[in-house]
Amino acid sequence: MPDHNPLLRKLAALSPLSDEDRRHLAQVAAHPVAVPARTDLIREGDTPRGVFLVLEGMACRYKILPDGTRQVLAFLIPGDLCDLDVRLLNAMDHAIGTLSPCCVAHIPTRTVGDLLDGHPGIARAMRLAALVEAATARQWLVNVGRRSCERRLAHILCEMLVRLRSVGLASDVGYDLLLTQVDLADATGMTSVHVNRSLQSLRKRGLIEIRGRRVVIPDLAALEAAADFDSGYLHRATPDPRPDPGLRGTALPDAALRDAVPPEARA
Amino acid sequence: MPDHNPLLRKLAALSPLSDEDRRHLAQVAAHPVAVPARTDLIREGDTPRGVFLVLEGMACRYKILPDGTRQVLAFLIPGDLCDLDVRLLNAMDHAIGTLSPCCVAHIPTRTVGDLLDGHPGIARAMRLAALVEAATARQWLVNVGRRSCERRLAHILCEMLVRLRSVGLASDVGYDLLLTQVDLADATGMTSVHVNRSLQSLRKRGLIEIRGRRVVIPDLAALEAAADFDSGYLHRATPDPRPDPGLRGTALPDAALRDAVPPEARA
DNA sequence: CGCGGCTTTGACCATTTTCAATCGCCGTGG
DNA sequence: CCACGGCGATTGAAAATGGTCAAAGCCGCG
Repeated sequence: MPDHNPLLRKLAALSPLSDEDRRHLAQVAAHPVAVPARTDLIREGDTPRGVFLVLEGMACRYKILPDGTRQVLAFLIPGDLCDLDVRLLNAMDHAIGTLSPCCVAHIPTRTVGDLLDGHPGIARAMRLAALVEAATARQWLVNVGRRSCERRLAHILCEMLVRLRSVGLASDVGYDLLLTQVDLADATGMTSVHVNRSLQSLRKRGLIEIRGRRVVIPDLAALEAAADFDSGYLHRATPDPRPDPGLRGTALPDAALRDAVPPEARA
Repeated sequence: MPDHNPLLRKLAALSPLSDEDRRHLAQVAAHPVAVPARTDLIREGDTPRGVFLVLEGMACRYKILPDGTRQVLAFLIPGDLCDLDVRLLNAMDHAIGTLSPCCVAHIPTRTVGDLLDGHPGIARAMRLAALVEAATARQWLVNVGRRSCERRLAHILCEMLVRLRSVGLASDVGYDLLLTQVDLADATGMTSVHVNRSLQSLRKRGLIEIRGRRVVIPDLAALEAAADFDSGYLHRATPDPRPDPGLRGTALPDAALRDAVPPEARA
């Protein structure tokens, strides 16, 4: 019987958790709240009073620009927790809102602190999760900055498969994507019109199938290749040897670190 | 006499530091190394043996794609320190390399741990710096995803002014930008050709002046407006009231957090 | 003086966006 | 049970933005 707490599942996949850790984490999700779609959990400029844990549905981090356009910064799926370091900041620089109807638990700042300070195992797992989120953000920047539109979508679809699978919400070949094409557009820096056309193209190439909100990936290897996707950054147990990236620039020889050259030595 | 240690300057601007904190931080930068331009400090896949502190020059985080294109993920300027949580990860998901000749200090993992665990003041300042870096990464994603090319460049130029100013490397109106147009292109998801043309356009609009590598900003307010730039995310002491962003979605009423609705209540 | 790296320019081309309509599905109210 | 309304998906045509390719131009440095 699979674990019903997605946070537990996710963290346990990143770092071992003791039974006591698990008990504490389970308590954290004890008071879930149902939230309708398209609802802000916290807005830009707000002072966070804790963090949110998504238990069901999909949410996102986003920013709205002065001209009304939106950029989605990250998708939050069940098990995702946001902003461990709330204690340090007093104003959100972006908003967090639901995209589908969600089930969410609110964790007060105090509790976050207790978890982080009093439970090294949990703290480690949560810090790792935060690092993975940062790595994902970097992938998104590469996605939007340097990949073709089709690749961007393919990449996101691959990413969602891995992430949803690790909380038991995807089979080996597909999952329910609770997003609109507008949401995908705002995440990939595209237009919803073009998302539509690119998705169709991926379909024609036989890389994906879409029935309603169900995404089916008949040949994962093919989609990953088309997406230039390497799951390594998600740090899930997926043994994929990564290829050598063509490098730019010269390497700094190790020995150089030993030679202390005074700053004035600069030309 | 201004502080010559850019790390100290930067951290002190984020959070108060005791004299002892300052002494410790000064020691950290005690063994600088000169590194030529276009040299990798650490590559994707490498296991970090510590962190690097930039003392002079400009470096960047970047990724190379299979087709050879590069995406710059962040610029590192004097005072910037990378990857506090090295202890947790054993492989870099991106590379760090110099863009100009640099002066760099290497800080072993152990020392980072000591700083973080034994000096709460320093730890707090460094964690804040990391949060600012994350916020900057979000801005970059918005930049590349949703802003026109001219805006993107203007935004980066504004950002560099604020950042360089806070380590004493920029006057009120300008600074030396030790980057090529190719570097700017790789940071903004553009072509170097188009960077050139957009820069010219900004020049024609009177928003910037460029003489060699010197960037002059005659009317900061005008450039900020053109860039849709709000320095708030950098958390520097710059009292700019930020405008209300046009919001999307409904707010979650505070009371909702109190009502514990069981997850099954979902429609 | 010549080379190499970076910037600048021009012409042409491709990809995406924009704008506008249409279609389909689904839940609501009559 | 069916019309209505709304959101989201789809389509087409025209326009715009940004990319590609290739050739100079500039400038500092050895």
